[in-house]
Order: sequence, then structure tokens, then C-alpha cells
Amino acid sequence: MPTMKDVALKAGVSLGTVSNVLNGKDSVLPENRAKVLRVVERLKFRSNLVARTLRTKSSKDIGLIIPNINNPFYPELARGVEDAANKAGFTVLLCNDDRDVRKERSYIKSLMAKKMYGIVLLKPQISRAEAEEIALNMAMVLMDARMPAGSACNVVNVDDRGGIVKGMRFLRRHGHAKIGFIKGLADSLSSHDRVKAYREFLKDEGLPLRREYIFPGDYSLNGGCKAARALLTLSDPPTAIASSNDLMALGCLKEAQRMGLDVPGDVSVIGYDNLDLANFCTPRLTTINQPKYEMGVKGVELLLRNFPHGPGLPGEVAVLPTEVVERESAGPARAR
Amino acid sequence: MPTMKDVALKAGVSLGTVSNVLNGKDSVLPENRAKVLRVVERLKFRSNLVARTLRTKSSKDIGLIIPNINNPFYPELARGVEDAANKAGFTVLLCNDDRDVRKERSYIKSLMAKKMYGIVLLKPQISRAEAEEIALNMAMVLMDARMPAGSACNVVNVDDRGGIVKGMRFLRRHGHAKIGFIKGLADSLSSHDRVKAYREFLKDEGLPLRREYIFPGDYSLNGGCKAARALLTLSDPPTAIASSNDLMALGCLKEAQRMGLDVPGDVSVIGYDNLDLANFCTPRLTTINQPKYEMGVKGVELLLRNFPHGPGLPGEVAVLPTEVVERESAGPARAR
DNA sequence: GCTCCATAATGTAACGTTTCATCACCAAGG
DNA sequence: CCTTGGTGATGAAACGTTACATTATGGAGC
Repeated sequence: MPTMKDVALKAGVSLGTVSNVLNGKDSVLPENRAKVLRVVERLKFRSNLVARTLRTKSSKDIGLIIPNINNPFYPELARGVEDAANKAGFTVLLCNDDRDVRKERSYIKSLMAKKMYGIVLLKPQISRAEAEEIALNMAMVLMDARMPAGSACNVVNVDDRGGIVKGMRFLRRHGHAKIGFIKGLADSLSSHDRVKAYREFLKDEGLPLRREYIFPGDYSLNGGCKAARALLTLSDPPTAIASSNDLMALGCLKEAQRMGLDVPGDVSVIGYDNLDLANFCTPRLTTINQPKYEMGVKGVELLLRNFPHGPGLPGEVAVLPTEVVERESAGPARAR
Repeated sequence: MPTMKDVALKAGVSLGTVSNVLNGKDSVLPENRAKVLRVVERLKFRSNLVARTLRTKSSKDIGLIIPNINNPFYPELARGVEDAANKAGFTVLLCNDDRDVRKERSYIKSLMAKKMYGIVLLKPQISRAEAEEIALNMAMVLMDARMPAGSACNVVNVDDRGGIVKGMRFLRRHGHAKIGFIKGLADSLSSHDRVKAYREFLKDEGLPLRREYIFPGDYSLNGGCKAARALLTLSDPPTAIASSNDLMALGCLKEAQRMGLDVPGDVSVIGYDNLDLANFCTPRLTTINQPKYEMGVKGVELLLRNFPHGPGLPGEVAVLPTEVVERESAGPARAR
């Protein structure tokens, strides 16, 4: 592997000149530039990013940490991050923390130790204090997180409340009064917000809140099955189920089918996320769209815009809209 | 950010000693070790991986390049890579090349420039010559690729032929004689092998090869829909469809349904991959299992085992088995 | 002819590690 | 008492860049 020194030697110029050529600095004679480029070509020289990063103290890559690579929600978001980052000349490295806070911490440390430019962290499980401290050292954007006002972290969230309310209204309009709800994992902010929105909606509508109608889920297909079975075997089962994500909603569809129930004839199901898959299941899933791609793009925008900043300078918070996507898994309630 | 020099200073020892402590070398007095560790703790020192990598010329991370992060096949495989790599003390960085050979090249160059330990490259699109050249400079494992004997590259493949043959036999046993086939993308090795196996099977069985029964796909849900529509609207449509992957098979299910056909009553569908999803669609998908997780593990195993090697030392080739997973999307052929 | 300035190129010092040759020290052996 | 050898610690060199202060060059202005 040739180094810049080799190039300089063969081209008969100094190291600094080679560096200037490679970095597109002006103030280098066209003929020298040409000579250098020729040698670069001939030796197949590629500059050593490690050395460059050591010297400049920051690389041009962004780490994207996601909680679960198996959930198709994240790849769609990741694509947004990637496109936006590439457009700005950055490379994205993806890390999967498996919803394990120790893995999360370990990845963060590793990304910092590698002097990456910044981190986009989804569903952070580390403490706020930890997050603040990291934000002092490198650009950081959190998604699906709540930080106190004035925090140095940038945050991109989605209008979770609004999404749930829209979904619930939709069900109400179709005459549903008994609506079950599948929660997400306990430690997730969006999950928390969504349950809360569900509760408040019932209250506002003057509907009774039935504890047994709220079932804990884990965001997985299987979790959806279990929840559906639990809810639909109640002595007085709900006529509609709202799920905290699409994967669990798909599980519901499957389980309802296994139980010989018709969706939406016997029970309506409504998801959350609007995955590609929601269009391909049977029946197609009515769901709440999250602007996944746009979230990724927005995240990178904040990441690149708000750094470096002086200490104590607050980050930005962006909240993206949600909306109902009507398909066939939810319909009029039928008296049973 | 404190450096080792700071630590050395505060601990009253030399830089070298700090390095020895941090790297777990013996030959450092217990009391000095303790002193250093205390200071490390107090200053919250974290060693700079960039500097370390520059000095040692190789980091402890592995780049994993996948063609399409949206296909759930890859995340499952990635998990295998990750677990195996982590167990060996390596970190995995994921890159998505979007099936674009230029992106692929760019990621490879970037990983090399970052002096990563090695690359696991799925469905390589670069030329064999390029691959060989890379393999001279860093550890490399290809998946779903064919390299000439004696190549320096390690390769992990799956028994594609065998998978197709098993699937076709299954359909034959159920009385299907008119079997359609959805190909993958033209440039994919496994796709090529799978079509070839399909053709040979027909020949061996003495069945006619009908050109119109082979439809090109793109591995996506939508591609599956299109293919199904094309095949099922033929004047003499197949009674069974074998797809090169599960995603397209799911598309088939959906499209058949849209056309008012019953699966497997009117048409049998068989996939390839055995994604989690295959268990949750309606009907559940009969498919060919690929040992995704194991592929990832095997890849890392080869990566770590066969490097560094002298020039010209050939890599290993591993071929993992496939098998039919029977569910409900394929059944007896019905005369129409 | 002299100064002054702009332009290009140069050489060297970082960046933060690891590595390696060297040294100081002390106990054991002749 | 002198050598030998082993144990820890040390200091400096290297890894391959970028940044910066410095120098060389040549033309413009007086």
C-alpha cells in the first residue's frame, strides 16, 4: 500500500503538495497537480482514512444505532439516513443494539473511540445524563426520545399521540366502542405515549377504560399473536384491536384467522408504522403511517446543522406528522 | 478527552507502562497497574481507536455489506455475523449497497481505507479480479458467489440446486406438472443456479420446458405480484409457482388472492428463504429454508480462520444445506 | 536596483497509540 | 568482587496524514 510519501517522491514534489492536491486546495500549480494525479493513478494510491482521522480528529462517518434490525421499520428509516448522509458526503455505518442497553453503550463508546462525526441513536435506553455527556463530545441526534428543554441533544420524534387519536377516531366512526390495545415494550417512549393517548381518548369519549383490554406486546409477530389470542378469548372481547406497531398487527391478523374469525368482519385490526408489508398481508392492514424515510432525512439534517455548537447550546426538536392509511383490516363494528 | 500521556503523567509512570497495562501485558508491577487503572477511572480515559489502528494497521471491526437492507433475509443473516464476530471480540459495521455496484465499490474502498480487519460481502457484483485483489489486502469472505478454484477469497454458499430440486420434487409428488418459475435478478449467482436447477429438473422429469413459465423477478413483494399476474393470466397457466425468494412468493399469494384464486386450491406457491414472515402470511408459505444465521456464523469463522495467509494461499469454500419447510401454500394439483 | 507582495512549494510538528531497543536494578552464581 | 540474567520501566521512533510557519520565486511599483 503506497502512502502519500511514495506519491510525493515519485512525483518529485513535497508531501504537503500531495496533500493539497488530494484535498482540492488551490495554490498548487496545474502541472504539479497533474503530475501528482498521474502518480496517484499509477500507484493506485488511496489515502489512509485512519491517519486522516487521527490528524483531523473527526471522520466523515455517521453511526446509526437501531434497536432491532429484524423489524422492517428500521431499514426504511435507515435508508433515509443513508441517502441524506451520502448526499452530504458522509458514510453511514449501521449498528444493531438488539434492545440491549449494554450493547447500546458499547456501540456508542466504540463509535466515539473511532472519532466518528456523529451518532443517530434510535430509541435510546441510556440515561438522559449519559446522552447529554455524549452530546458534548460529538454530534448526536436521538429519535423516539424525550429530553428536557435546553438539552444539547437534537431529537426527532413522531406525533405519537396524534397518530393514536386519529386511529381511534377512525374506529369510533365505524362504531367501535370496545377497543383493545396492544402496548409496546415498557421502556419505550413512543409506547408509553401511545398507551397514554389511548387512555385519554377513551376518557374523552366517555368510554370505560378496561384494564383487560390493554395487553403488553414486544413489537414482534409472535407477540401480536399472543396478544390477539388473549384479547379475543376474553369473555367480552373487543370488536377492534389497535396495535402499537404493524408487526404485532400482522400477528393479530394471523391469530384471528387461526381462531376462525374474520377480519374485519368479526374484529377490526389497526396497526402503526405503515410498513411495506401492510400492503401485502391479508386483509391489507389499515394503519398509522410514520414518515420513516423523512425521519431519517430529518435526523441527518439536524445532525449536520447543529454541530459543532458551543457548550450548553440547545439542540433542536422535530416532530413529524402521522396519518391514518385506510385499507381493509378495519371496518364497521358488528354486534356480537 | 484525556490521552494516555495524561494518564501516564498523573500516574507517575511512563507512556509505555500505561500502554502495557491497557493491553493486559504482564511485566508490570501490580502496584503500578493499580495506579494506572485508578487514574484511567478517574479521568474517564478511553483509548483512541483511531490512533491504535493507525499504529497496528488493522482495527478489530468487520464490515458487512448487504445488497438490500429492506429484504428481511439479510437482517437474519447479519445477526449470525454479529453474534459470531462479537464473540471473537470484533465489532460489525453494516453497509447497504442497494444492489448498486458503484456503491458496493465505494463501501469496499472506504472499509479498506479505514483499515478494517475484514469484509463479508454478500452477492458481490464486483468482478472476480477485483475481489482477488481486495483479498490480498484484507480478510474477505464472499457469500453467494462463485470463484475459480485456488482463489484467495473465502466463500460461503448455499446448496441452491439442491433447494430447488427438493422444492420441485415436492410439487411433483403433489401431482404438479405445470410449474411456473420466478427468477431473481439477472446478475445474481444464486438466481442463475436456481433457474438452471429448475430447467434441469424439468428435463430429468421429462416435462416440457415452457419459456413463458419462466418470469423474471426482482426479489421484491411487488415483483412477485407482477410475476404472478403474468403467469396466472396465461392461456394455459401453471398449477404451481416456484419463486426464487419468499418476498416474491408473498407477492404471489397476494396477487392470486386479488384475482380471486385460492392458494393452494387453484394454484400452489412455494418460496425460497424461509423468512419469519413465511409463518405469518395467509396461507402460511411452504418454502425452502436457507440457514441464514448459520451462514453468518460460518462466514465469520472463515474470515477469522483464514487470515492472514501468504499470497496465493487459497480460501475455503463452504456450502450449507437447504431443505423444504412444508406449510399450507402448496398442495395437490387440481385439474382445471 | 530595491522593496514589497503574492504565489507555490517545502519541511516539520503534531495527532495518540504501540513497539522495541535500552537501561536500571537486584539477586544469584562463580 | 565481578559477572550474568531476569524483571520492569523508560524513551524514542514509527504509523500516514494535515496544518502551519517558513522559504523561494518572480513580478510590480517606485
